[in-house]
Amino acid sequence: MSRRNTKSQQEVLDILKQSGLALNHEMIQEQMSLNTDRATIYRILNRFSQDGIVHKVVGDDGKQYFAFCSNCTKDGHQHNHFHFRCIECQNVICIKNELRVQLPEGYEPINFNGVISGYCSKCCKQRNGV
Amino acid sequence: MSRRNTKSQQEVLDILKQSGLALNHEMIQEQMSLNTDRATIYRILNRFSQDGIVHKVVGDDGKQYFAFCSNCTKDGHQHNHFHFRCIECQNVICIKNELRVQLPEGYEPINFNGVISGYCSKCCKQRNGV
DNA sequence: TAATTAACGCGACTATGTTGCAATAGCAAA
DNA sequence: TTTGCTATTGCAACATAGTCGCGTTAATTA
Repeated sequence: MSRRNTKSQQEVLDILKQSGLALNHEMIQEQMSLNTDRATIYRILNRFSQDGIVHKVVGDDGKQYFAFCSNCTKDGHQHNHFHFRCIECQNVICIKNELRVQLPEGYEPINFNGVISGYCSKCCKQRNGV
Repeated sequence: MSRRNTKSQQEVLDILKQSGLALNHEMIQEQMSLNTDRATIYRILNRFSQDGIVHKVVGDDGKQYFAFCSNCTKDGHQHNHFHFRCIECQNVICIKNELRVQLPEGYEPINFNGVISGYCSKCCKQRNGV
């Protein structure tokens, strides 16, 4: 089952790369010039996620966000970092610091999902009337 | 708008306290002896969450989990800890270690949501055929 | 150029969570 | 105890996210 290169796939990847943010399906669809179906976008994103091309993060709003893996090599994927979700502008950014959480004896971690939500600096300032 | 004490509310709280886990709506409803409506359970849980009686955590499965605040005082709520979700037995436990994540300058955090999923020690053993 | 099949579009479906509204039932005051 | 106020509930409808089956399209390779 080898992968094929399609226009929709290319555009989704371009959008993710260029934004530098973690985007959800809706944000991506808004930025698409192609009229790609919702289901297809989900399939593309999940494929990317499986292939280790993007991170998948579930926000505290329950939505799935996808971000291009900029710091990952093909050997090691570093997903143990937090994301910050601004509840005003909706941007989800990556907080680079890798961190390790001590699990109880015998627990086997598979997926790390850390999200902090609040106001990003830009929206903080705007709220304070600057 | 003062709160009233109802049987459904009592039972939900009892279930949360007694289980010691973070439970989602479905898990709670299964354990209820009363025939309480789904919407009501959600309303109860959100009320508890607003009142600081329970933590609300969104899992990497996108579902809302609620856990009784055992370590919180009325002054300080400590929600900056991870939860572990076992993808086998579905249990969500609280990992006590409080931790602090360094945010970029000017960012204002409001909600912390950290979930690690994988296999808990019990399910690890079972999978290894012990 | 033709064959193979990955990827797509469409529609239907599931599940989670929320909301409006009329009915019910805590709680406090009489 | 009774009465009145209104928080809470049940029901139904709704919104949204995400998935899946299936027939069609188009990327790749021979």
